[in-house]
Amino acid sequence: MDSGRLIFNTTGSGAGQMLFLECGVGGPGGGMFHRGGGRPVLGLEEGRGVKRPFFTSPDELLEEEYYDEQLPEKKRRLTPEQVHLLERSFEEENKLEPERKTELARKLGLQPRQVAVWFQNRRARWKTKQLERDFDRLKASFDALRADHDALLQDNHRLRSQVVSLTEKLQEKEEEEGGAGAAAAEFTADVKVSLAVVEVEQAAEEAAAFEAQQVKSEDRLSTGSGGSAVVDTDALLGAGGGLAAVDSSVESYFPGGDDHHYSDHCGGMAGPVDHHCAAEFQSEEDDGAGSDEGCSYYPDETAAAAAAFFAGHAHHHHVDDDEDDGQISWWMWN
DNA sequence: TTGTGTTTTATTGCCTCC
DNA sequence: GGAGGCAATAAAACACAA
Repeated sequence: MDSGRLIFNTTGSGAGQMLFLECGVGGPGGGMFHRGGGRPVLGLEEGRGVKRPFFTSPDELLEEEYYDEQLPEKKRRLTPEQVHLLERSFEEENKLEPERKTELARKLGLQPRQVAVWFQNRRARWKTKQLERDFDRLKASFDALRADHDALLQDNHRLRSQVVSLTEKLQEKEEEEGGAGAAAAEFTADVKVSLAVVEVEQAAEEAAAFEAQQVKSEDRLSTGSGGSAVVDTDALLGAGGGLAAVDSSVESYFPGGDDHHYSDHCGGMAGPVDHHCAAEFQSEEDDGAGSDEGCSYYPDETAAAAAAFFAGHAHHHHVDDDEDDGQISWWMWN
């Protein structure tokens, strides 16, 4: 796949398309041949390889007339019919075996290479869309969690105020009634002890949960295939207890992961075909309905950041008992 | 018409797998 | 080592506002 690669001219929709050979040297900005007159011959205006028919003999290449007749062909878009068939094929299976590629190319009047390129680009678009959807879902989950967290803090604050107020009233009453307040004093002490016990238990419980969560995250981060960071979304979304809003039936794609691995759920880039992803799969152009909905993909860094964030947030939430700042690292989302 | 942003097609280089 | 995949990128094609 180096220089001397093929370029396919899709002119002439369907049969009779010309096959071009690129003679560019190296990559973008690579060598450029010029013929008299300063017109780029082997190399487009900006140094890219010029395209000429693939089945051109070396002699032909040396004929100057040839270049006068064979101006570089422009890149052509596929026809709607071709795209439609490719989309349907992608929907069935987003990987392309050689036989299928050849068959598709034959049906569409394209070169196999074009079909392969189309699938490659289509997979890239699919992945981008998935990332966007995953981000939206996680953000929604986070918003719900934060709202829940804020509500709990308020509740906590209100209840504490109530306890303080009632305790004070009891003490006042105790003072008014003198010695008769022994029982009340005992009750007050009980209330305080109970409160303390509840707080300690709660703190211990949450610390344990956080620790477990942390260990899980670290495991994932360190053992993911190829160093991939994988977020255990179940754990992430479940540990906080506030993410019930998340539809657990919606899968996410985290490369290198186990449960949510793209390969598992989407056929190892086999895509939306054999899971419920397929149900919602359409072309991305009609995005409203969510073409590639269902499976998700996160790059390692994102997963790691998300894991760290959620773990940090959970920790913050559970361990810091104050009604604190409530200032979560929002930059994470922006 | 033109400038600008977006989408699509294609290339390159690197990586992994067999 | 070859085949195929992916990320990054270039550039043509297209859409659209001014």
